[in-house]
Amino acid sequence: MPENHVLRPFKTPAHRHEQCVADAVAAAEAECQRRGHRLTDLRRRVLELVWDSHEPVKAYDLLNRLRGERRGAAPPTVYRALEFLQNEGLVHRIESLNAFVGCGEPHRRHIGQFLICEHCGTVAEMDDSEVSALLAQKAAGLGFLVSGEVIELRGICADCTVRLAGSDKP
Amino acid sequence: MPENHVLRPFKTPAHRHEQCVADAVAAAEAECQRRGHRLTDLRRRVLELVWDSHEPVKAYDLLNRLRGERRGAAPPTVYRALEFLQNEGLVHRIESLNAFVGCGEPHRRHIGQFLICEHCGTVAEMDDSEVSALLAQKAAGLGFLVSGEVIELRGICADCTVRLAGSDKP
DNA sequence: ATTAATTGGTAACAACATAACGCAAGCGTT
DNA sequence: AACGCTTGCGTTATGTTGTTACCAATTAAT
Repeated sequence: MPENHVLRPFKTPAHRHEQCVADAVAAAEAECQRRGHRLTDLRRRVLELVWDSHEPVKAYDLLNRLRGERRGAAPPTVYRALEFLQNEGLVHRIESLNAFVGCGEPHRRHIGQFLICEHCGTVAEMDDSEVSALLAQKAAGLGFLVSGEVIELRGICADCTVRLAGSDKP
Repeated sequence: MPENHVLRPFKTPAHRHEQCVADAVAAAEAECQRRGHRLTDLRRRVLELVWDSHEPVKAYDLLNRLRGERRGAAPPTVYRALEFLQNEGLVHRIESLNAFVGCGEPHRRHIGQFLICEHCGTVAEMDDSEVSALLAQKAAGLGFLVSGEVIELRGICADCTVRLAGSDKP
C-alpha cells in the first residue's frame, strides 16, 4: 500500500472534463448504493456542480447556479447537500477558503492534504500517511492525541511554474 | 537550533495568567519598537483581549468586549487591529475556527502548526521544521512549490486525556 | 394502506468580513 | 511654526457565509 496517494492531481493536458465529472458521479452512485445511502437528485446535482470546476467552489456560488434550475433553492438546500456529500467523503471542505472540492477517491476514507495553487486557483489532493504519522508523533510528544487534521498548503503548481517561468522573458 | 519549537504549550499547573498576558504585551511592545511599527492603544488592547483567554477568540467576541470600553467600536475596528497584529506575527488566525490566538514567540517569524483540544478548547502551537520540510518535499514530488501552510490538528490534549481517563471510573 | 423516517422547501436570522468615506492626530520637511 | 503627507480609526453601509426552526412532501418499512 502506497503511503502517498495522489487523489486529485493537477489537470493533465489530456483532461476531458465531461468524462471526469461523469466518473466522479458514477463513483458516488456506486459508493452510496454500497452503503445504502441515498444520492438524491439534489445531492447528485450539487456534486456535479462541485466537480464542474477544478477550483474550490463556494456554497453561495452553488446556490446561485441551483437557483437557475430549481425553484426555492436557498442556503439550507446547498448546505444540507454539502453536509451529506462531506459525510459520504464525496467532497472536502477547504477551511482556509470557505469552499469545497470534489474528492477523487471516495471509496477510501481519508481526510486529505490540499495543495492550493495561488496562481490558477486549482486544488490538488494528497493523502500521505507519512505526513500524518509524523504529525501524530510530534503532537504525541506534547501529550496530544490527534483525531483529525486540516492541512492546506499554498503555493504554485507545476503548470503555473512553467507558465510563470515562460513569461519572465516574453 | 531545535527543529521543534513549542511556542504555546498547554497550560501548566503553575500558570499565572496576568503575568502571561503582561509578558505577551511586553514582547509585542519590544517587537513593534524594534521594527518601527506602532502598537497603538487600540492594537495593544485587542492583543490583551486575545491573550485574555487561552482559547481561540472570535472577532465579534473581541468586538463585544471592546464596545464596553470604547464608544464607536465596530467590526472594522477589530478586524483592522487583528490584521495589524497578524502582520506583526503577534496573533495567528485559526482557519478552521474563524478565530484568533496570541503568538507565543513573535520575535521569530513563523507560521505555526496548531493543536486544538476538542475537549477544553485550548490551542497549543508547534513550529516544527521537520514537518514543514516533509510537506514541502511531498508537494515538490507533485511539482508544487509551497509558500504557505495551514496545519490545524484536532484531538485531545494531555490534561483532558488524564481528566477523561479519571472520569471513566468515578 | 398506515405509519415512521427522511428529505427538502421556506423564512428568518446569526455569524463573519469588507468597502468607502472622511476627519484628525502624528510625522517629516522646510 | 506652517505645510502637506501618511496613518489610524470612527462611521455607515453592505457583502458573504452559515444556521435554526418549522412544516410539507416524499420515501421506506410494517
